Amino acid sequence: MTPGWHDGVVPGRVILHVDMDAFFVSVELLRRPELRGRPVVVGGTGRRGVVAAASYEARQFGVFSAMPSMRARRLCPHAVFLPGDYDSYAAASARVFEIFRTFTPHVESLSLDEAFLDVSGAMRRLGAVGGGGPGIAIAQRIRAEVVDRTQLNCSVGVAPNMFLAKMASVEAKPKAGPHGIDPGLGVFEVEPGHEVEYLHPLPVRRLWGVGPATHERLKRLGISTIGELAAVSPVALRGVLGRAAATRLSELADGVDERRVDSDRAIKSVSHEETFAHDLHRRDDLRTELARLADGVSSRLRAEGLAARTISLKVRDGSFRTTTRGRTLAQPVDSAAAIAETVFALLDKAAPAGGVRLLGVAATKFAEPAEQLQLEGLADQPALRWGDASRAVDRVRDRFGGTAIGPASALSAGGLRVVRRGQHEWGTDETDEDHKDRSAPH
DNA sequence: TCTGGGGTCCTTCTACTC
DNA sequence: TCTGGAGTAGAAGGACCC
Repeated sequence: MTPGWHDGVVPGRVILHVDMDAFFVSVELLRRPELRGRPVVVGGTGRRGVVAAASYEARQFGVFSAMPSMRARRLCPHAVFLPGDYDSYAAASARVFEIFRTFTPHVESLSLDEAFLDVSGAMRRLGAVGGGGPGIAIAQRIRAEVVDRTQLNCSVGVAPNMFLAKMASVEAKPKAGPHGIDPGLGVFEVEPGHEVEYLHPLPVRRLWGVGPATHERLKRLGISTIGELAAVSPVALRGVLGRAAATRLSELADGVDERRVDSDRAIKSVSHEETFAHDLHRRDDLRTELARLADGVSSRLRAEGLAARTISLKVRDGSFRTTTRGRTLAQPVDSAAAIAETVFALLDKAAPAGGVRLLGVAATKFAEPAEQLQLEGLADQPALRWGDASRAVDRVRDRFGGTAIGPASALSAGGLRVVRRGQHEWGTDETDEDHKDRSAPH
């Protein structure tokens, strides 16, 4: 028995990173088992869609997530392409997270299919004794429980901190290449005391926070491995990467990550954006789409009990140039009308010339919701008078569905279209232009 | 072959106040 | 009254993550 933790004293932290394997595809295969063993791609089916997830059979042909769907079709024309179904994935995710919470309350969600679990305090309760490290035993139990109760597979990384646990789960995952599919280890541990030995030979691109731009800068410094980065002083890195990134990457390269698993992270922004199947040119069309997006953002704000002081507009033109314009308001707002009014003004400020490929609306800097302010005698503020109307809209939607009512300004020739989270997660479907009548105007 | 959506965090620049 | 520095907040954009 390992001395130290059997009597409740846990030597150091034990963090797990659980990553579902090809999650969206796996959920689809539960209801379409006849597709098992075939290349399956989930994502946007339109001309501007991207791949959200690919089965390992599809990955053998070089198809990966975030790849344009058109390219995936060329690489693997015999694959089955399915449109994403956000609601189903969210429901499956909720079931999986429920299982995680039976092991520890310290669960931090990273996305629908990934989470960190701090099991440091649960080792004795979970009976994690035996060879291979105590975290390994819990990781194996979680995997077994998830597959038993959901028929979905996951890979688990075990380590003394979040960053290393995430690195470890990558090692544990199945891998696919031109020569076949390697089912992977399922569980991989970076043992305490062996962090640097594990990390330093790895390519620096594997570090959390090294994307294409930072990778390019590091290459110019002759740094290609994590070990080479660790040998450079943070002060020397500052000039190239900035103070924050230099400090963070230097620590990570030494295997140091002090962050705690946070099971109660607050939302900091709510946004909706949409890339259109065809660029928009008419100002009326832009305002119609902005009204829809504003309605979607306001609806989510109220569902979360939030109101925002800063409203931002994002415009991407036909040449892929992106502009953002924002305005911080005197009072927080949560109504579609107030948000739309603000982004209409910002649209005039942004003055996009030529076609518009994407529009986005974001709400940040959350404060007390309008109701509270009304109590404080501020109900005569124009933006706040919409509060009652907004809550009436919420009640209608609760009763008759999300598309039963919406802003008149979002009414286009095809009828009322309402924004819902996940609806265009992976790009607008090609057929959207042809199916504007799927929601009845009110 | 053109390049999604929803987030977070950081940097830089500018305006404002003291 | 003018000028400059410090501090701060907001705006905008970039980079990164899944």
